[in-house]
Amino acid sequence: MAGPGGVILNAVDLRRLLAGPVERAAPALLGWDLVHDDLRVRLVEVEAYAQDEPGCHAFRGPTPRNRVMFGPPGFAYLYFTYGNHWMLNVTAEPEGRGCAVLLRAAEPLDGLDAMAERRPKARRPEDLLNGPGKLAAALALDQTQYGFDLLDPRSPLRLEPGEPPGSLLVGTRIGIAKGKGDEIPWRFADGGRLRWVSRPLQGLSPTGTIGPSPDAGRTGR
DNA sequence: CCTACGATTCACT
DNA sequence: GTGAATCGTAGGC
Repeated sequence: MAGPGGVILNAVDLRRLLAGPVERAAPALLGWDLVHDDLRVRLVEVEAYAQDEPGCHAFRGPTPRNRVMFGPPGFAYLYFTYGNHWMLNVTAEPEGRGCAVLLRAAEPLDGLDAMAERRPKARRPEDLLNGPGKLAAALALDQTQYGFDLLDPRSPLRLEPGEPPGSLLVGTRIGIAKGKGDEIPWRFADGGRLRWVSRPLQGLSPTGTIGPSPDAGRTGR
């Protein structure tokens, strides 16, 4: 059944979509569930990164850190930054192209107690997974899962079909330095689950509406 | 070898 | 809203 924001595909079709342009594949991940052992979350916010832009880790070619980005689509690219945080991406586009989708926020479904233990600073369920570093911490992700096939049903860390998004919201990506693609609208969120998003969305919706999203009560950046 | 900085989070004003 | 923390990575010399 298709919601206003799209449909949930099966794993084979998702892999096929991930092999296409990363900015088209990224929103298709919304509504998918990310499962790590007994933990389950539903993706509500993602960002696309393409090899050709200076803000992308793969911009200057393969390195030991980003090598999985140049492999086939649907695999886990994890990296460590700010001396503290791990970030999880899904590789995209065909082998040889260094592109990926950053998973920025999710709704917790199973294993809330275990996630809360890993996120002692979180006072509310909304604070468990509303940021890429938080998401990785709550799900106990680090270099261990680097290169895992996220579309392999046997993988301890994997994607599974969830529920289609209520609507698709689009905005500019967070934390991108000026001149490095900060104006590109490749941040995508499920308009039906704004409660779980990392920060309010102010950008365009694909329908052409301009302005704050319905749920955006807090101050934007 | 040395330096700059980051796809962030948190505490604090 | 502002700024510090913290360290691996990448680029330059």
